[in-house]
Amino acid sequence: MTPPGLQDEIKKREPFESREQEAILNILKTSDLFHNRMGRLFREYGLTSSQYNVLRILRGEGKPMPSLEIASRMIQVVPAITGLIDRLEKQELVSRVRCDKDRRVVYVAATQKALDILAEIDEPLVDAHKKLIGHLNQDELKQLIGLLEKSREPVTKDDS
Amino acid sequence: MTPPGLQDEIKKREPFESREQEAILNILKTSDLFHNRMGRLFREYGLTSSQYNVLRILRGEGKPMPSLEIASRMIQVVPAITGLIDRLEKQELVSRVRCDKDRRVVYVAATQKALDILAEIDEPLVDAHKKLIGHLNQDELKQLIGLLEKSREPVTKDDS
DNA sequence: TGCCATTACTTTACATGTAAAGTATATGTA
DNA sequence: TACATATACTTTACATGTAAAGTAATGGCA
Repeated sequence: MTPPGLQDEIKKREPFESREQEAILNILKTSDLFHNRMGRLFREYGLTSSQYNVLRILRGEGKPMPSLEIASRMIQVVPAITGLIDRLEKQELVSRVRCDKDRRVVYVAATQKALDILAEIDEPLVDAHKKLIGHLNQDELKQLIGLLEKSREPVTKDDS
Repeated sequence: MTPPGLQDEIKKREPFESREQEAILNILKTSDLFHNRMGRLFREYGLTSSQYNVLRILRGEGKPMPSLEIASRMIQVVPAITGLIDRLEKQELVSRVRCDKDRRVVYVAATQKALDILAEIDEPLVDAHKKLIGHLNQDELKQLIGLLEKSREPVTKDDS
């Protein structure tokens, strides 16, 4: 069933120049892998990862949010959020409303249709998470989480 | 100097639904952060992360490589490699040569100009790695690497 | 020899992500 | 009130990444 011995990992060869580099490349590689997997799941529901994230944030907030507030909760740069919301609006998953008091602000809200889709995804998503790293036990997960948080620590302090 | 209390992390709020989810989100978030930082460094040399990776792979190989071989060493899907190499070629960082024996194959090679840039980046890159996670000691790095490798394990076996 | 499947790329269409510049509003202050 | 700034977005230009379909060459086999 499986093709010959295609690419095992990503045919690595270069001996790492340092443990730091090895760790960083491992993070990037693992993230890419998981990102792809999750992306496939979202695609089954007609969403991309970013779109899903916007909707999840809106659901979590429970009420309309300004565009920039949404962008700040994602890792994204400002300009990207506009097109993202444009596409969500076209799919009728969010609606935009100008704020009366401050007309520069645009409030974005998830529609019922979006909430329905999110609800549908909830379970498969939890399953997907389990499938992806369910083979690590709770202690290992805790360790991993701790190490990653520590990794981000110095950067967390300044800005982005 | 630092703006008020802008966004600390990425204003998290939702309590994680499971440790698995927390771990995955941590991986994605950390990766994004590092990816951005490295991207800035590459940009100083006129390269994007992907472009740098292609060149690094070519340097590691030491000789011309078929496009698909390059793509397989990156996490990328096939179509993306074409445009990527197009842009590198336009910058005179790689050259393309059709294989005589199998005219479907296109060999890609790094130019001297590319090798010079890579050499210039080497040291700053090692510094950047150190700066990003140099605060983890060797044991922690080893643990982190081990956990990430274990995380990818089940997926590594089948295909992508 | 002739044809089909495979292989190695390309092309096309579209969703993102980054950077830089522009627009509409608000706000603080002289 | 008039003006310089700051805000909250948009727009524009590009580099990627994904999926799906198309093209050119090879190879295997009847």
